[in-house]
Amino acid sequence: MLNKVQLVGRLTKDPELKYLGNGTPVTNFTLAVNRTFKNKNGEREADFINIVVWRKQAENVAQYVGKGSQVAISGRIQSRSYENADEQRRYVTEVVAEEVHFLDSKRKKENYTDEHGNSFQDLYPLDGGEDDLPF
Amino acid sequence: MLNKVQLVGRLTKDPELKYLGNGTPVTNFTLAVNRTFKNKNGEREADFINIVVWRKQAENVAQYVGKGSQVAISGRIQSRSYENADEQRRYVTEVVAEEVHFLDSKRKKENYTDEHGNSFQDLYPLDGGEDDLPF
Amino acid sequence: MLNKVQLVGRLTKDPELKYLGNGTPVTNFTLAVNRTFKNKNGEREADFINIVVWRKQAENVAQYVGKGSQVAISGRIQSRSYENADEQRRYVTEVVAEEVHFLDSKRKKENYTDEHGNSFQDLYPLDGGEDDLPF
Amino acid sequence: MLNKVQLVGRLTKDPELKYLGNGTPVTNFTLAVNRTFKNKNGEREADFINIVVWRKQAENVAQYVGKGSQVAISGRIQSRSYENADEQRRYVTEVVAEEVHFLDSKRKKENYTDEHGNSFQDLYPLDGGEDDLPF
DNA sequence: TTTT
DNA sequence: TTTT
Repeated sequence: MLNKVQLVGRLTKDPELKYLGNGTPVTNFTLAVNRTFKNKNGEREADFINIVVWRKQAENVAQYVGKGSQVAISGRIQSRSYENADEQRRYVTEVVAEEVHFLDSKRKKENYTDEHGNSFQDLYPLDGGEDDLPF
Repeated sequence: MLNKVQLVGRLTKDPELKYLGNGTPVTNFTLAVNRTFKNKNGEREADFINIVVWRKQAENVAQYVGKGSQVAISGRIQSRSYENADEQRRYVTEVVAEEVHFLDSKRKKENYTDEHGNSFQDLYPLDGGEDDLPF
Repeated sequence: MLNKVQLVGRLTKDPELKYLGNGTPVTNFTLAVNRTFKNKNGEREADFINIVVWRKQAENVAQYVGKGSQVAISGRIQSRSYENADEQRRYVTEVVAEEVHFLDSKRKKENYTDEHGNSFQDLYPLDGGEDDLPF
Repeated sequence: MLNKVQLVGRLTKDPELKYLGNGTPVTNFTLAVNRTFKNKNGEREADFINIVVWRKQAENVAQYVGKGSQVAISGRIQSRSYENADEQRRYVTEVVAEEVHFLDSKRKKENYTDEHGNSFQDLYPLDGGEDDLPF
C-alpha cells in the first residue's frame, strides 16, 4: 500500500554515522521543515522530523552534509517500538529516506581539503553543480 | 518548505470525533499501511500511522468511514510535544490529513438507516459511486 | 533532483502489454483521475494521464488489472519526444510507474478460471486480500 | 481521487506572466529536473516539465524567480486539449503548481532596486532568508 | 479521445 | 534537545 513522503528542510545538527553489528551504515538526523503558514502569534514555526538513512547513502550524507544544510528527501513513514531503560514501551514515528538530494552549498568544514591537497570547493564547485555530488 | 505525505491504508478502529472548546471538530485514527516488502521471516508487516483530520472533513470521516475502511490520504507531517501525567515531555509525530479519499465500500454499520428510514445503501449506492460522497 | 508523483484512479481500458526487441516487457494505459472540485457548470471532470510500466510489474498489471480497475500509482514524470509519421516532432509527458497497488476487486473476466480449474476468486479472495497479489 | 506531484528543479527561462480576460494572473514556465540515474551513454539527462501557476503566486513567481532559479513545487497533473492553428486537436499534460518554494538566491537582475532606492538584497538578504519571501 |  |  502507498506510503510516500517528500520533504525539503535543513538539518538541525551534523548527522551521526553508526555501523550496525553486521557492518551496515546508518545515519540519523533531525530535519527542520519551516511551516508555510504562521501561528496565532504571527510566528512561523517548524516541524522537527527524525530521518534515518541506510547504506551507501548514509555514508554520503554523513560526509557531505552538515548542520544547516538544505536537503530534499523522499522516503516513507515508519512506525517502530522499543523498550526504554525503565522497561517501558516507546513508540517512534520517523521517515526512512530513500533519496537525499543536496540543495545548497553548506558543507562540513572538516572536508574542505582532501587527501590530495585539493580543497573541497575545487572538487565540487558551488556554481550550481551541487547535483553532481554522488547522492 | 515542502512537507508532503501520501498514504493508502485501512483504519484500525472507528475514528473518534471530538470538538474543541471553540467548537472546531477533530478526528483521530490510526492508519495501517501494509509494507510492500517482507521482513527476514518472510512476513509482511505494517506501519501504524496516527492521523488527525480537522473541520468539516473530520465530521465526514467520523460519519462515513469505519474500522477496516480503505482510504487514501494526503497531508503533512507534524511534530508536537506535550506534558504527560508524570510531567514528562512527550514528542509526537503524526500526519495532518488535508484530503481523505474513500476507496471502498466498508461503512459503519450504525449508519445503515438514517432519520428518514432510508438505508445507507440507498443514499450512497456501492456500485462505484464512492467518489460522490462529500469528501 | 526530486521528481515524484502519486495517483489514485481507474484504467480507461485494458492495458496493452508489449515486448521490446530485447525482450523487456512494457505496459501502457491511461488513468482517469477524478478531480475533487467541480467546474463552473457544477460537473466533476477527470484528468487522463498516460502511464508506462516496465518489467515484471508490467506483466502483473497486464494480467490482473483491467478497464475500470482502481489502482494507486507512485512514480515520476517523464518528458519524451519522438517523430511522427509526418516527420513532425511530438512531445509527450507521461508517468513512469514505480509502484502499482491494486485497490479493488474488478479483474479481467478472461482470468476467472486458471489452468487447474480454480476460479480467480478462489485464488485471490475479494475480502481485503487484494494486497497479497504479486505487485 | 489522489493526484499529487512534487518536484525540485530549475527554470529553463524567465517565467512569462499573463492576465486572463477577467484579470486573473497566470504564469507558465518549464522546469528542468535532472534525473538521478544516467543513460546508456553515462549521461545524466533531464525531464522538462511544463508548469502553470495561478493568481497571487503567479505574480510572486514572475517577480522573484528567473531563469536558472531552483524551486520546489507541489501540485497536481492536469490533462488538457485545445485546437491548434491547423484545426488539429492537441493534448497537453502539465503540472498545476499549488505551492512554489524558493530554494536559492538567483533572482532577476531587473529587480535589484525598488521604488525606495533599496536594493533587492537589502530587502531580501541572501543568507538563508529565502523562506521569508511572500510565497 | 476515455474510467466509476 | 532543535534549522535558516
